[in-house]
Amino acid sequence: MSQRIKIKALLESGRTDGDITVKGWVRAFRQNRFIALNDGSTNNNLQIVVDFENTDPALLKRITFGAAVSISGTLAPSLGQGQTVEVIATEIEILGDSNPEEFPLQPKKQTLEFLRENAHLRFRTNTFGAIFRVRNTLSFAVHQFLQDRGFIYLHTPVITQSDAEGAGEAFHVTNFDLGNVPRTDTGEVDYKQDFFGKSTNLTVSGQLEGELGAMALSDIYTFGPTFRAENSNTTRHLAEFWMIEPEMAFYDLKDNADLAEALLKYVIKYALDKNKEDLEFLNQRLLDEEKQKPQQERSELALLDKLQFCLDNDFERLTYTEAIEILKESTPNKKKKFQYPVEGWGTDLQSEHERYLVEKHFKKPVILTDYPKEIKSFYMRQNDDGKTVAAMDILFPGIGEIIGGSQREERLENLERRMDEMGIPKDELWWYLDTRRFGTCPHAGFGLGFERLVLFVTGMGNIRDVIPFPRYPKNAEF
RNA sequence: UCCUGAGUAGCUCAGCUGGUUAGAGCAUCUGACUGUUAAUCAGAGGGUCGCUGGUUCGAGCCCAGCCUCAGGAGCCA
Repeated sequence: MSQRIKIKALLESGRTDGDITVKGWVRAFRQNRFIALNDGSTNNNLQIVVDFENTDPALLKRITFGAAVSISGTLAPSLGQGQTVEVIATEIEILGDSNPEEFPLQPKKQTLEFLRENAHLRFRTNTFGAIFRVRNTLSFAVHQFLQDRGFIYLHTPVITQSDAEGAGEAFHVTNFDLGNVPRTDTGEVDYKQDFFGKSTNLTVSGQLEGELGAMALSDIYTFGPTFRAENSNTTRHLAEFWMIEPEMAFYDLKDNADLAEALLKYVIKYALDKNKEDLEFLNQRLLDEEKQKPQQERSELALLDKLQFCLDNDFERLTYTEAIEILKESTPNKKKKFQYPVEGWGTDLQSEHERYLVEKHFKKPVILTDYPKEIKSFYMRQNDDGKTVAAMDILFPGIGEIIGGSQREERLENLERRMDEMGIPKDELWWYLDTRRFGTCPHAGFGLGFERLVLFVTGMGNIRDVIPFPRYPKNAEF
């Protein structure tokens, strides 16, 4: 029996003859003669030519859209126009039937909403095949980039005790029988009787634990699932998402921004090289979609151009204060076009403001730094001006915030004062404070939302379409 | 959670001011054809009009509540 070869490898080999075996799923069966076979290794289908006049009609009937088949035959230059090679089948085996009356997918364009409801099967479409191959590449490239620079991949816990980080609502983790939760004399939930003996939740960030690692290993990163119980119903939020959180000892804010920009450029370049065909497919998909839209709503750059532009240009770096000045003087602000007018220093930027800066004013990724301390977390390093902290957000066109990070406050007194001011329980975070007591040093880090990165690189519009099985309010199917 | 819009055949949608038997394209099935690549031609089957209640002689259409989805906002990655 000849070894099965994957379609991508076969097509890239340039072979035009020889006996081969391929296995995959039927994407189309035309004229009882031509099978378009796909095995997920590439969006390119392999054409199988069936000698239907000498094939059992009962077998032909079972070659249906979605069926899994094994084909042995002879490779030959194609007589048709759409492909260079085809396989003249000598042996066809149905590995798994697919009843076309019941198979939910159809050999035609289907809406993303419909495919989302059939997420268990959507991998079998060109769009999702491309998306998840690109996602895989990006994931690998993140590791490659950081590993090349001596970063240690540190696995921080998924179950954590504290929700003191203020990164959003957490999901509770409990072993209680929810119909009969033990209570104390005063009527409160008695967590002493729970599995961990205290209240626990799913992690909202691995940063604090990551800092512990960095204070010994120098450069670490986490790359794992993160959970937020926010009731967010948007195209850029998930209840379960993957986050990359590097944490570096002896880095200041500029080092931090440099690393983040280099990382983003590296992984985008990596995907452009490795998944050229998939990105070309997604590029075309987007162009076709935009044809439906009126001229003003179309994007100025096609997907591939946008990605290349990202690589070719430095990200624009400016402070929050400078951004506020630009926004105050901006045309939409003067013409009162903003829903939230930019009035003064101190308030957080709204989506519309970020979008103006990124998409209209600079027309490229923007790194905003040095935000007012009031709108940022307790652990960010306080600047000498007494008003701002060494925070950094990276804003991407169409995505908004893709990275949030900061130089961390390494000075114990400053950190404790800030925690008191913000009502963060110091006793719960004793272990975090210990790093500032014993050999503290300047350090920095950031969080990169992996799905937002995939969203940007694939040009998709909804974050629920770039993670295999999205979790969001009212949905945990599959 | 808030705002806006939507939910009708397997899918994408049409359905007028409330009126008789709810339509189209695609998909599916049957037959024909056979170098196709969104195959083509002919025919057929296919509906709890999101759910619950109400108004009415009569509701896919009007009203109320609920559910779900999409887009936007907030929270953020």
